[in-house]
Amino acid sequence: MARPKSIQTGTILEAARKVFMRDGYQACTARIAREAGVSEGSLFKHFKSKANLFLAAMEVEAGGTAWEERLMAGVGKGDPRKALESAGIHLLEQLRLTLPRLMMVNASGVTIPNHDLPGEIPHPIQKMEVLSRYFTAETRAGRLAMASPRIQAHLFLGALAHYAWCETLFGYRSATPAVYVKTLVDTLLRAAVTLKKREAPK
Amino acid sequence: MARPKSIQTGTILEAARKVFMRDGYQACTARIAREAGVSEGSLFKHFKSKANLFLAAMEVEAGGTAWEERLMAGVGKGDPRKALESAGIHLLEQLRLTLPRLMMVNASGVTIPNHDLPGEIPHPIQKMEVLSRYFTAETRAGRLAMASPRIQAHLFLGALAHYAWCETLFGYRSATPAVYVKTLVDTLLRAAVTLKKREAPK
Amino acid sequence: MARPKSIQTGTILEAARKVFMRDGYQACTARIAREAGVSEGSLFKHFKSKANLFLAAMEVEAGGTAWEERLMAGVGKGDPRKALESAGIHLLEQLRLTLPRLMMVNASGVTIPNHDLPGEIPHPIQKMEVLSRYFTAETRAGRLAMASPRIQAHLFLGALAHYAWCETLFGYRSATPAVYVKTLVDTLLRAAVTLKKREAPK
Amino acid sequence: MARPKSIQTGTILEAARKVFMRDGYQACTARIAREAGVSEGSLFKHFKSKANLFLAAMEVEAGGTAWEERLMAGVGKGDPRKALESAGIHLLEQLRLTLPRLMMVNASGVTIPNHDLPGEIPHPIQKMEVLSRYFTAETRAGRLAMASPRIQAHLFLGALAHYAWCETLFGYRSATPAVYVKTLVDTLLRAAVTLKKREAPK
DNA sequence: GATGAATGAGCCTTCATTCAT
DNA sequence: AATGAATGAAGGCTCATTCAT
Repeated sequence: MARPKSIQTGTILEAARKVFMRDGYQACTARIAREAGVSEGSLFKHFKSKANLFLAAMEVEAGGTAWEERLMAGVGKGDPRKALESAGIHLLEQLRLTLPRLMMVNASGVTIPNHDLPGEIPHPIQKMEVLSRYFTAETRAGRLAMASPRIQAHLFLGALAHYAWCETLFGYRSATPAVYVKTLVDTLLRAAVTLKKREAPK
Repeated sequence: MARPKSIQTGTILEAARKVFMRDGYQACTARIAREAGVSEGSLFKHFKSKANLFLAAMEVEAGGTAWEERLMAGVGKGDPRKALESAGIHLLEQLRLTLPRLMMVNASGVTIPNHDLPGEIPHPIQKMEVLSRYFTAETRAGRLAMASPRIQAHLFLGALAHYAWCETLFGYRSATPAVYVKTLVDTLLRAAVTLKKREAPK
Repeated sequence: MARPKSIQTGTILEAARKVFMRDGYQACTARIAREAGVSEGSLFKHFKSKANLFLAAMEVEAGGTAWEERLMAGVGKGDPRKALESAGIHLLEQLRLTLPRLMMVNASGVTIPNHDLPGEIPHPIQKMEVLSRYFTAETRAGRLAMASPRIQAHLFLGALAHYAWCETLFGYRSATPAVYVKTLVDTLLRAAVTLKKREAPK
Repeated sequence: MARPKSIQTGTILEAARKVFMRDGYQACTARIAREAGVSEGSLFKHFKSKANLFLAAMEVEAGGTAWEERLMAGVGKGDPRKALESAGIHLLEQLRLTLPRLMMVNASGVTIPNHDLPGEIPHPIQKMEVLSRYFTAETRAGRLAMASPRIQAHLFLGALAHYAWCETLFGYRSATPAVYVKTLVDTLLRAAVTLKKREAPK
């Protein structure tokens, strides 16, 4: 039996993340190795190439689909406002992690190997789909009135994403996350409810 | 009396933009020079360094403030829906140019020399301010009812930005720009109007 | 545990010396690397920059101070002629190494980092001081008669330095080193002795 | 008739000298042009190449042969001490100009085109020859007693050269030029005279 | 003749990657 | 498995030189 691995992949990834986030993709591997407390050789034993390491470091685990299930489970019952707010908070949290990395990858010029993500739909869009399904379902259930759920979903996620974006890029916040999400949900629902109210009398 | 200038700075910037957007900041200057049909030496005669060229290429002229004036001029008169849609279309157009470049700069690891942008407020946030002022003004004029105009502005711009973002990153569009903006404005106004209607009876 | 060092710093320095002496400071590092049988990258691993390498290559170890001690030890005893000839031969040998390098450094335009030689007195002048002290001591001992030992020291070293200089620059020798030194010492001593003889009768 | 030359070659040479002396051969032509108040193009109209300009700038006009003639004219008559001191002062003056430039050229790695100086004997050596002839002549005339005039000449010039050298390189002076030369001549003559005196009694 | 814009070869230096322990 | 010495390809940048007025 050879000697056991004494280097944690996680340690490397953490260091890589930190350095890449600070210096961009042109951060040099030597610095990452130093920051991780590991020899440069080991870096390349654990990850075939710098690009690989970069992608691995920028990868963000899906974060579970619990929120999706919770959201969809609430269709037809409970308070949509609460359901949406809960989902919004969760999404915002996740976007704060996801977006900067996505941005890094996109700006790095590194071409993502297709065989790793075979035709996979990018996360942000997947999320939009989920929201869209929710809106559609509630509309069908007669609890919301939305003319174009898909666009509304885009809009919803967009507002969240932009919040995260402004925060990481400029350190700007128009409100706390909670308030922001609340206002967002409120706006959407008001618009949806109105539609319903108006249509109802007819 | 000397040889006349035969290289347009614009030509270089265009090429640089193209290459940087494709390959990231690590695009090599040789390629940019070739793409611009210019010698590498000339690149550095026109821009002191690669970083300088990069920033110049990513810089996006404000694009005029006509839309701001038009928007604010409409306060109290005319149809807010039309005013917002017009502004929205314009902003979306601009964001499609601005955002990717902003992202590039941020992810490049190039530190922006402070003396160039002395405490300047980043464009996207400036725009949010304008929108916020508009919402506030219309609310004061009694034509809209918004509890927190600043957040609504954030939300409005966020939806637009995310549209541009999804388009450039994933080639995804939930709708045409016109329809998207229309829906966005509609949502906002419905929510705002509702508020007004409800309060009115009281 | 890691790959053992296989490059001797001395090997690089030797090659650098050879090339720099032939081509001047503008010798290219690639050639030095080739001449040393080493990759260009290794050059810069061992010496931070070309200037560093250059200075290190031109640096000439003091060569010991044995001659100084021997010279000063002979004050008052033994034959001054022999002592001076021995010192002269030694100095000439050393100057042949030192002067060309000193010249190179001075003409290279490379600014020597101060922290390396903090106010250090340049070698040739140090040597002049030693000689000066010797002449003074022997004069005090009544074995030589020199009106201005310091100038005589300058003169002595000057004659040696110029011999080395003419040899390296023009390949010119008015005599073999031994004969040259002998004549030089003879000239100095004759002048010194004369003085004594003349004064003695008084 | 074309327009008359309005650029003085002398102006360029002066500037070149200044810059080359400060920065070594790697001084860039642009700076020389600027310092000379001339366009870079003009530099190359006046001198085929940088190396040419460099050599021209480092070239030092012979400075006349008046001193030689004066020296040789004094053979057999007048005070040798005065003649040698006068020649020494003159030579020292000239060496102060010559040596640094010679050093520059030698360290530059620029190979002097042979067809420009076809087999020409370098100045310092020419001078040694003149001195050597003088010493020989005076010895023949019975006014000096030198066993090896050529070596003594080397020694004489060497002492002068080293003075100039120490001055330019280290800013070191053991005495004023006048005193230094005086001491040098004194030393040589004492040695020579002694010889004569001693031999005479025999 | 004088200018300075344009050029492109070449150089120093970095850095991802490999290799010998 | 881990190390860090060694590598060499590549890139940013300079600068001598040419060219079009």
